[in-house]
Amino acid sequence: MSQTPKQSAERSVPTSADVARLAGVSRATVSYVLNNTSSVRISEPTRRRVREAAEELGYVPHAAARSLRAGHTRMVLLPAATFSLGPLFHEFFNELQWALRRLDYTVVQYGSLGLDGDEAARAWAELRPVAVVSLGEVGLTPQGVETLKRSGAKAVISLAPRRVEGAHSLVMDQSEVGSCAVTHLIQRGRRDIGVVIPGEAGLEHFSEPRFEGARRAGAAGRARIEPLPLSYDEESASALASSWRGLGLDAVYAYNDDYAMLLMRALQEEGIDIPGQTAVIGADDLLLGRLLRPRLSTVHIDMVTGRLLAEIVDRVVRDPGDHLEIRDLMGARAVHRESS
Amino acid sequence: MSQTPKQSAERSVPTSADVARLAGVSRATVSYVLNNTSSVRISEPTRRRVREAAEELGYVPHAAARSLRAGHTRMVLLPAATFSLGPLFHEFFNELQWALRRLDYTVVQYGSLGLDGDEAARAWAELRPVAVVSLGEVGLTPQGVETLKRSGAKAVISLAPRRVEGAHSLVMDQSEVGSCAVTHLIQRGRRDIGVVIPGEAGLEHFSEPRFEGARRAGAAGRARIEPLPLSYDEESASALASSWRGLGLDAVYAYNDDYAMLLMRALQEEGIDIPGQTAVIGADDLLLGRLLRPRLSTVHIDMVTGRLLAEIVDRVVRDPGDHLEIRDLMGARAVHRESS
DNA sequence: TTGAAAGCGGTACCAC
DNA sequence: GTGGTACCGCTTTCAA
Repeated sequence: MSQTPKQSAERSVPTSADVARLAGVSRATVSYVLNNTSSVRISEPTRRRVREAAEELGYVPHAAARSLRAGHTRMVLLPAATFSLGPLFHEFFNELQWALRRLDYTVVQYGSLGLDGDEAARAWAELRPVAVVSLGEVGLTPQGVETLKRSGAKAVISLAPRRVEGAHSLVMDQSEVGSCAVTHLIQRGRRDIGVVIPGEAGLEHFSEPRFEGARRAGAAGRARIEPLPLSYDEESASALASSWRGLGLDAVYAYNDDYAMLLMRALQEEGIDIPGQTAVIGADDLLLGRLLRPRLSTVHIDMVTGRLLAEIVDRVVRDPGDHLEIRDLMGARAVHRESS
Repeated sequence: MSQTPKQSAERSVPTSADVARLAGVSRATVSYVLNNTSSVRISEPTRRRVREAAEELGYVPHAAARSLRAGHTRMVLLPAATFSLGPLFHEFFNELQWALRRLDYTVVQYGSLGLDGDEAARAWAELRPVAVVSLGEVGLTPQGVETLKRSGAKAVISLAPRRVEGAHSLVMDQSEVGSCAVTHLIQRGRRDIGVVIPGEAGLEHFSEPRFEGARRAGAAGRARIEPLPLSYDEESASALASSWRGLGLDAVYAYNDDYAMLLMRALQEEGIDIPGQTAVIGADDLLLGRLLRPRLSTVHIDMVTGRLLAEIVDRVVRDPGDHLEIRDLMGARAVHRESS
């Protein structure tokens, strides 16, 4: 106490040297014991002394020092979504994290809100992650990928709707969703189809490909496709609904179930019969869609399992030369209920 | 190419020494230039040469090396939710991250799925975060807090419903939500009140305090409170609904709007009049709750702004002695619509 | 079985 | 103005 006045207030962080001193051994021995290094034999009494000393001091190894020495990390960086992607992605994320941890990776989500693609890539690269798995919330550019790889990332994997030069692209083709929805509507005999474009920022990476797929299916089926901007609030929905009759549409694909439910209710308030006058279909197959009347038709999405993706990450990390290219990470199929 | 055979395959990560070599200066100079160190004057030509060299090599500083030298990081670690907390928390999270970045912190979410409180605290401590802000998804124990502080964390802030010894607890009192809901039902003349307990794992940290608040309000208002386990799927809801008449309840507080919508629909299918025979109230004021008929009554929650919390984090980091204790981070008020 | 020491990448003090 | 260099905490080779 008299030695270091500030000790109690801000006692310094214990290091392996402190553990060594307390146990009466060298730092090397501490390292061997705490890492269970198998290539070296340490006597049981020594091990016990070291462990007790570490315990007593509350020693926690310094990850930065360790990885600095090792020359690499086991960190997998996931750019964090800046918005809610819904329960589907959330479950996928959890699964991925869990599976990666089992493979002994440290999983970290890096919030990149307000950074553009290249700034973000630099920020991530400073942490020297061994892998980056992007769902496409922040635009990953070819330069960004180059930055990451140059900084030691073995795997840069993009699940974005669009391929990114240099990255291992596991194309999760969102356009399939829009295509499915519109094809379904056409099969139900509709020809004038509105497609909702969410007004919320950050959703473009999903909504654009979905719209593109819708347009493609519309062209193939000789249907008219009409883009319909819509914000996720009641005012926007009722504004759109009140102008509905003038649009001459007999069906609408509403981006996802949330938007579909919102719009369907607004159309009903306007006295428009669903599906008689207008068919409605959403996407993502939310439970709540089954609770409205009529029950909401939707596009069900089968996501790749997190476990599978974790294995892919691990494989690419171990052999970066392996230029695999996996498609069909996502299956999409229309589910007909009552609204279409 | 002939110099280093593996160059293209795995050229090594450029360091400040490489930049120095290319620019023909010392590592010290590189550091001064790239950090704009104001205490030292570097000539403009030198600065340019250094910057160009860094650019050419694609140099990105190594965060671990930097923080090792500095003795501290600017990392704020947020234990990542293992489940979806809904749009309310999501927005709060985004705001917090954005505000912390503006204060020059690096925000990182650490996925802790499958780790218990103390394991998780150790894992976090290895990264030497300067602050940890927990929403209570993973149990923060007093030992965990101690581990973090000993490892150099200046601020350990808990937004959990329960206070945690040693941490700066910013109590976000979820019990207020349950209490509001039940008080509202009692005011509407109900006396036999069911309270839904979600079956989903990971929600206990929220559902238990909400139930506790409900019980408290029930006792105060001389109402009977009946716990009702319910999983988030249609089977579970219709099973509960089919046994409803035997339960003798005239109202139900259904944890949140999602569960409320699910249960309300199941009750309607069973021919039970809402709110005539049974009043229903949810919580979180989701937009979708207004789309069902009758419109769902709910408890609206006013969250603390992320900006405010970021400022609190910053203050505690700068002055860890500041033992502030803020309450009322969350306001809750019942919103009467048609279902109650 | 254990210890001494080099070195990972960056920073900052001190000398020139 | 710029360079030399010690040091942050940890791992690992080599020697004892």
